Amino acid sequence: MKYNHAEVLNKATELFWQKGYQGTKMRDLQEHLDMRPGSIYAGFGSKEALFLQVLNCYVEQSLNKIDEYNRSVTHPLEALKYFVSDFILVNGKLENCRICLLVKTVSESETSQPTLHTHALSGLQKIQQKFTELFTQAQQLKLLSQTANTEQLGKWLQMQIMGLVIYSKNCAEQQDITLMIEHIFSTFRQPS
Amino acid sequence: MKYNHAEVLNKATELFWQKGYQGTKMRDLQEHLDMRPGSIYAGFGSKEALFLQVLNCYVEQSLNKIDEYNRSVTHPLEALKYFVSDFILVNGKLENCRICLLVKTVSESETSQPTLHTHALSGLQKIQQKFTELFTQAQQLKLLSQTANTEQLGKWLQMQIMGLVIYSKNCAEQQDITLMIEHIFSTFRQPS
DNA sequence: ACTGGACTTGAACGTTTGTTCAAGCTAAGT
DNA sequence: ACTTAGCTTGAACAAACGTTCAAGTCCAGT
Repeated sequence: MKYNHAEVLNKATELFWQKGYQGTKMRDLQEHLDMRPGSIYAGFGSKEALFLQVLNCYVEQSLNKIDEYNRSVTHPLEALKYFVSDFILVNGKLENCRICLLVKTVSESETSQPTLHTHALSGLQKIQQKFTELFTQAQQLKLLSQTANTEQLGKWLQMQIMGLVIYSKNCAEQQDITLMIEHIFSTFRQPS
Repeated sequence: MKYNHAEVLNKATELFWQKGYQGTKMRDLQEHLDMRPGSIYAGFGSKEALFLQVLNCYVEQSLNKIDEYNRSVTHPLEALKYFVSDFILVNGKLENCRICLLVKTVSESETSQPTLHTHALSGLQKIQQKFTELFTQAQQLKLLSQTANTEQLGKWLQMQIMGLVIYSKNCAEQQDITLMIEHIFSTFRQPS
């Protein structure tokens, strides 16, 4: 039976997300995907190629999620807040939070794996652009000062998420995180 | 000739900082430290034990650096700002910036290496406590509102640094980073 | 029923990995 | 000069790594 490409990619994402690129061994993947090495190599080419597909998929899903939030709530700032909250507090709980796959990859591949590094960075850029997009929408809806620099805000939010995601691993108190998210978005709402 | 323990530790720190724990191979260390495998194992026991010493050393040096800043400038908030600036913009430049070794380790060892993870987390805790300490000093010097929660501020600054450090790798513009640091510390100065 | 192409299998390959160890070196104590 | 303890050496080890491949299985097209 032919394997389900999308499903396999999602399972691979899980594993890479948990263990990182170097931490995920081919034999872990074989077990977790229930595929034999030959199948994996026939379908994806190499460990690196598989991981790049996983990264692309991850970015696309993140972008889609933001769009979905934007359609289902009343305004873009709220959409961003819900996205961040759900990103950090999976199902409202802190325990399951995993460091963002892109952040993890940027950190891990800094010097040793230029291809992965470049790919992860370009993924982060795309997400940042999406943030900027929503901030611009918010500005057009007069939810932000007309002089606010939406690109700067996109960068700022990106940076905040990176901080939150890492800090969540260092922090036992779920309330601290909730407070931080609240604080970050409270500064957006008051147009400066 | 007997090796210089401190010097070797600093060289090892450099390499782990660049490549991460898993990314640093014993043969890389042998070359970079100019030591043969037997010597390394006689002096440090194992790769993991060496890395733990590196982590401890890194934390201690960071704490000392904060204290030094605190002695050489006029007040604690300024000390923290200088510490953060120098931490991100090494010698005033963005290029040399490396992701904080503790952050990198927390990210990398999340699931696969519990010992490293625990150690890195406790290091981050110590640094956060130091932040809180300086904020409390600032409060006593009436630089902060008397109702401000200094522990919360310590956590907040820790989170901000984590964000900055990762974001720096995603960002070509040095000015963006300078602006972000300025913004972070401007919120401290106005006692709320 | 037959063929061709795509996917699967699992043993095996060559490398790289962290680590060990017998042997050699050096310097301080007697 | 001899001993001893600690450091150094570099070849070697076993395990784990990413990857390959000949052989087998499956199914759509003819």
